[in-house]
Amino acid sequence: MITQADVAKAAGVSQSAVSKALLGGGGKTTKVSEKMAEHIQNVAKNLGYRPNLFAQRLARNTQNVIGIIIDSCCCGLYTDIMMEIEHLATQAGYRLQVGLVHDSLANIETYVNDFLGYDIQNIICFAHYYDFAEQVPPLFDRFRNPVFISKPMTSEKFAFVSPDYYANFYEAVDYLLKSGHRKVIYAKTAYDTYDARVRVQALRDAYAKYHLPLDEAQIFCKPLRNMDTPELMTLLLDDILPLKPDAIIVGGQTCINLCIRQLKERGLRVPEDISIVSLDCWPGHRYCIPNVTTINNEFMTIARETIRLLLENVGKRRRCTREIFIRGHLDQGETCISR
Amino acid sequence: MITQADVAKAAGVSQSAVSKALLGGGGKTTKVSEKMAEHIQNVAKNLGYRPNLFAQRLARNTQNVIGIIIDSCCCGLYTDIMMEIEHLATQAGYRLQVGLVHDSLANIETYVNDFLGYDIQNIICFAHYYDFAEQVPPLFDRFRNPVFISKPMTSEKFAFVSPDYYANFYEAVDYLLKSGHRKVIYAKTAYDTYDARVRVQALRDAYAKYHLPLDEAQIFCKPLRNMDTPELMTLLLDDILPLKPDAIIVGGQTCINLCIRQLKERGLRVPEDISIVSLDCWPGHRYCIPNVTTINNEFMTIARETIRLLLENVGKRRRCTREIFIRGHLDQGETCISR
DNA sequence: CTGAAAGCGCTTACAG
DNA sequence: CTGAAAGCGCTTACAG
Repeated sequence: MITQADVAKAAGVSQSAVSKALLGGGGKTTKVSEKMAEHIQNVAKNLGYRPNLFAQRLARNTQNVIGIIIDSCCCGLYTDIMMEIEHLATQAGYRLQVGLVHDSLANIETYVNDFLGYDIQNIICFAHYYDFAEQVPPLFDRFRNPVFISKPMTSEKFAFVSPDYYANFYEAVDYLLKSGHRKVIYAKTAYDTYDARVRVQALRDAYAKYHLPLDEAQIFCKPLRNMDTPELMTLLLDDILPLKPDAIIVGGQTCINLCIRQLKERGLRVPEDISIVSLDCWPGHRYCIPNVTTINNEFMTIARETIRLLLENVGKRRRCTREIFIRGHLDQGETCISR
Repeated sequence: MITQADVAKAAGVSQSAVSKALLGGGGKTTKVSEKMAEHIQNVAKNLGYRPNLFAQRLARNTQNVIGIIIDSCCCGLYTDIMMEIEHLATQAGYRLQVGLVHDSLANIETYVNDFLGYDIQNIICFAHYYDFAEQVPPLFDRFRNPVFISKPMTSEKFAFVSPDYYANFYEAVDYLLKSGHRKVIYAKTAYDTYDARVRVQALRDAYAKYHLPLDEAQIFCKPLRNMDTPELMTLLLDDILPLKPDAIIVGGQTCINLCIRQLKERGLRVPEDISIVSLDCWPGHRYCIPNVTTINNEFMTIARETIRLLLENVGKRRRCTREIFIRGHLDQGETCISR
């Protein structure tokens, strides 16, 4: 590895001159002459000099890195968010440092410690909906500028940008009830998360608005993480079909495909017999057959707001606790009809 | 930020004692006594000491980081690869540093420079199929241990783990011809990549094997990157339907959905009128209706082999140039029938 | 067993 | 304009 000292020797100048010529020199540092700078730059280029970033970071006290912790299994669903965050961060002159975790508190802690060790204070947490959800936010207490995507599961105040789960879900149920559905199933699983909780509330509120009775069994609630395997979907349908539902609100792409497929195997058609609404929209959901009525969370907006909030609070002493909910909307597709 | 010096002062010992007590001390370094170590660890814990990773990296000369450059828009398709790589790297005691890029050589170069600046020599490149594809591999010349996922577009020798595009595609065409198809369209776009090239060859070879004539028009080739928008799919179908194809081999999930949907709008049924084979399989493709006949690239195997190859070559002086092709297979689904 | 000291490769205030 | 030198927070060979 070529160092500034090597360049200095080759150019016949001091090491500090090399530093100034190549990498600026902040504060009250005096500049080197135009001529010298050029000479040094040439020598450096010929030798293939590149700064050692550790040394630089150690000597400087600035940082232009944003850390982000994301669950690796969500990259698919959140491609849009990741792309937009990457784009905006780069544009703002920041570098993204991505910690890919999966489903493990220890894993998250490892990256948190790394980030702290690198003195990265600006951090986005996008991996905190687990059965250990309450244990995640405290880890981020140690950062000066943490922003969560999705409301964190804690009473402590953190800055976050979150889909407005309540409003989005309410809109979906309202739409179903308005179009004549009476027995809407929300397949929530027993896995306790903030989003699931407020969705249940939204379901109750929407039913109350229409003065319709809500059978508690309509809130499907088994100790399962998700419905993305055939076995679990079978379990779900076994449980809820006896209730004669006319609509089901359930997970994302794979889950929806499974649901439609298994309903068909049981002789039920979508949407003729049962309407379906998806909780998350995915890239290209408009092109499925039938294309799916889905809750559009406005991920791009969430990405933009997250970066905006983060950048707004870089370097501030007091930690930001803004809570931003992004209102999404229902994308009406072919999986629902009026009853 | 609490430093070792702070801990040393509070514990009434030397700074080097702190270093040894907390972080090991390699080489010929003598250990501190059990008792002292415990004392120092307590003090450090109380003060909330955490090592500055820049200083550590600068002082040490080891590295336990694997860099990976990946296109952010592919995270969806490659979720499995990312998860598996993350898992295996962590398991091997390595940390992953992810450079998320999108579609820009400058972007890739930025991360390459960063990685070099951090003296990360073990690096996975998973973002090199662009119209500037030949400009990417030279950037990785500067690493001691680079591994590409998918064969890089260069005559220079690089280590890589790649789907066996030729064999996989040949199997698909062979399957179609064997089951009575005669007019198989390969929608390749004019965008020149290694995989597209060998697929064309596989198409020719398969047709030759069956002594069937291949119309050059069956190789659809327009200056488009992909077919993932309705407009481009329309363009594709306008072009190829006059040829009366009985099978189409085309992109991934969104593209397949679009294709089936637009064929339906034109009064053509899949698979009754036209069979479809997808070039990439995606999570949950088995559950679509119809579920799709797709080329399974064995991404998990690719991930495993990539990490294995990388770890095998950590620290070696001579750069590895192993070329590993992973044979996939055809996942037969409902989008194809015998003719 | 313990600690003083050199060194990693930079930045930058300061003296000439 | 130029460079000697202190300092960033660690590691580690070495002397006591």
